[in-house]
Amino acid sequence: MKKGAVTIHDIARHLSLDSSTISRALNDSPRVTMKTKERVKKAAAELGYRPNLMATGLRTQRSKTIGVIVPWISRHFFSSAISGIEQVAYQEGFRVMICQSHDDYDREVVNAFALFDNRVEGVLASIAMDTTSFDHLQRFKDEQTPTVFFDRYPPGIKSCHVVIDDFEAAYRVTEHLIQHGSKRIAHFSGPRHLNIYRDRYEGYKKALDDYNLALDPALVFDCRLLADDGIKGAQHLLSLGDPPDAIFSANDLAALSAMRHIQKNSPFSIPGDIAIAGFSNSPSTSIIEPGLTTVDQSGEEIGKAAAKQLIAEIRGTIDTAVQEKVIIHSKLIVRGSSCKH
Amino acid sequence: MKKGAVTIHDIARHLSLDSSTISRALNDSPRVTMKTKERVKKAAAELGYRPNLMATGLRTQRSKTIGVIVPWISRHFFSSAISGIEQVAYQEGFRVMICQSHDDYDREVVNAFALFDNRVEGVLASIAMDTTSFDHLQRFKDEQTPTVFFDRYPPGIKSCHVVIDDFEAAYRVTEHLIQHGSKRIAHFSGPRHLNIYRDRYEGYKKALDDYNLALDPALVFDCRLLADDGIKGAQHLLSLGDPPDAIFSANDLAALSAMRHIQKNSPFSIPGDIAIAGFSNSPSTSIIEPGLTTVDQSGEEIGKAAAKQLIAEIRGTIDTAVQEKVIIHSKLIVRGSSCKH
DNA sequence: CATTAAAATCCAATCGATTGTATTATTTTG
DNA sequence: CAAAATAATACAATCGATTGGATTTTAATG
Repeated sequence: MKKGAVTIHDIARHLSLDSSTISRALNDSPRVTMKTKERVKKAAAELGYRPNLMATGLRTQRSKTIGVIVPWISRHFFSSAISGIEQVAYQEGFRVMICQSHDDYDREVVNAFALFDNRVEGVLASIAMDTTSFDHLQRFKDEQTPTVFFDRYPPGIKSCHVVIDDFEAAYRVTEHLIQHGSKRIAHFSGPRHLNIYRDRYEGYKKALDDYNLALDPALVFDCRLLADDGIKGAQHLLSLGDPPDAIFSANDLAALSAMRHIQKNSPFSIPGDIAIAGFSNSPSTSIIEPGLTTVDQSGEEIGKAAAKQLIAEIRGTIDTAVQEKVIIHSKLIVRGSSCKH
Repeated sequence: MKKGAVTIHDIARHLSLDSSTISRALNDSPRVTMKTKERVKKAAAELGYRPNLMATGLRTQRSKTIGVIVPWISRHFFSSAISGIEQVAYQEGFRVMICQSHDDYDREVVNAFALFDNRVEGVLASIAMDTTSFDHLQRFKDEQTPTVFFDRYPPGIKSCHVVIDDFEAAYRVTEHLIQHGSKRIAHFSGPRHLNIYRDRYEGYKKALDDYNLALDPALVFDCRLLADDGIKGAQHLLSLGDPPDAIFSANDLAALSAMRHIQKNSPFSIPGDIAIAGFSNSPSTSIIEPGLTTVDQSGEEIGKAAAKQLIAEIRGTIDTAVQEKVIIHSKLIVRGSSCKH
């Protein structure tokens, strides 16, 4: 790149043609003869020409890039969403620029600026736990850069968002626990200004209500759902005079560490004394013993749907207002952690 | 981005100055008065100016971006390496463009082209299992774009590579298994044209040799070390008339699924009848029961070291030839899967 | 105050590709 | 074969920022 990357001018000189003809030939413009096109393409290949995307992007005002912001690329759900996004994007001729916020507001802001500075044509975002202000995303709206959210979206947003029905899924989980005999069901929740944690909480609450079980506030543990939080949550619950007979965690990570902690540091058995369920069906849930009951939300499907929607908006194929919410199917996965047999 | 992104010309017009002055002011050139700089910066902030990186990159011939190619962003080792890379890169004023090859050669080639087309200033790569030809990376050399490999590197490469001592680590794992009484130790290996799998295999072999144990070819299972391969490997070993009393898998993923399979579908106990060890210390290894003995290789440290090296090369601070190999410390983590107490 | 030095700012070319318009080459037609 | 029509290619401006050189403004000096 330093010295010599071949340009269309090099090809032009080489063939005694004008660079504009080279450009048109490479882009299959009808204004260039088939014969010339072939000569040009042959020369381009021989010289090892590769378009300079910065030049193209600058001139055309289209970067052919979509930006992605996720909390953690290492979380199975998000990395599979990214895979889905990549598949659709590459197929449609877009590149993908990935950023992770580490669930931190400031980093998310930095990410948003970086994407803007690169003039991405659209943004796919799943917002950070710490994000409660949305000015950094407003900029994209101002510049009419389409934005599609997936999984986690800002409250009161009118942009399209691709999600599963978290309320329904949480309801099913809780109902399942109840039907298997649990009466005091604890819940690990993330910050409820985020739709996913609010909806999962509400689904849990509704199920308890429908089955005439009281919601004991002492059994709702608010945290960031990290591995440590699962341990703290378990410790808290074990310290109660009247411990729960089930735990429904709003993510797998905290569920797993809680389960592990209970197995190691308490006389309670799982699922005998305490049943456990998580959320997301991350790979570890099927490796451990007993397997963790959870909700399968296909990151790949969600990513694909979000990317399709975004690209449609970029192309102007779709009126943003039409498709405001896309719901992807999710499924309760029952495993040993909540079920004796 | 579509219509209106503010440019330095807008600021210039707004302040009745020339765009060159704006540019110099924003870049803190000594050719502009402090007073003017302040006016310019204030106006830039008010108007919401953000530099167009395509324009800057085109003009300066420096994209301020480094490209990263990894097999899988979802693997804990790689996602933590990426975190390390990001930390160093952002600190040094570089952006990061991440690609995943899915361990597939063709995708790796596509990734390499995409990075080149974006004129990244340097490349950090950990090559795919399927990669045996390296022409796609040669291009970066030709254009004098620094390339640093981490974990997996091409054979006979003279570029810098950041690794752990896989031979040594594998030796320690095998030695540990031997010292705890194992005599027939199986090995799950990846393709040995890759340094990491070759070195781990050689370390395993050397340890057997040093302790006067014969290497039984039937106990070496060659595969891609995916979850399914762990199951297949376990099935294969269990079907032997004389099954092994230990398995050392060259990664955690296959070790975990093998362990799970043995626990569920065989009379053998772990570690009583069969001890198991993996490699990389991925999160699941400490969650399952028993914990999986493995080797901790700090992805973050490796990523940081690789990024530092790359940026030094980009800046020309370092002579490439000087630092050809950087070895990062790794550590044997002994857990229940290989150890009774 | 005129002259020179220094400071501040402006002009114009450039990076690589694209694209509307102008020009040249080729073919068609009367 | 000349004129008109059409095909093929060349010219030049442009995208937004940077940067060497020129110009203008201000300050310093005799």
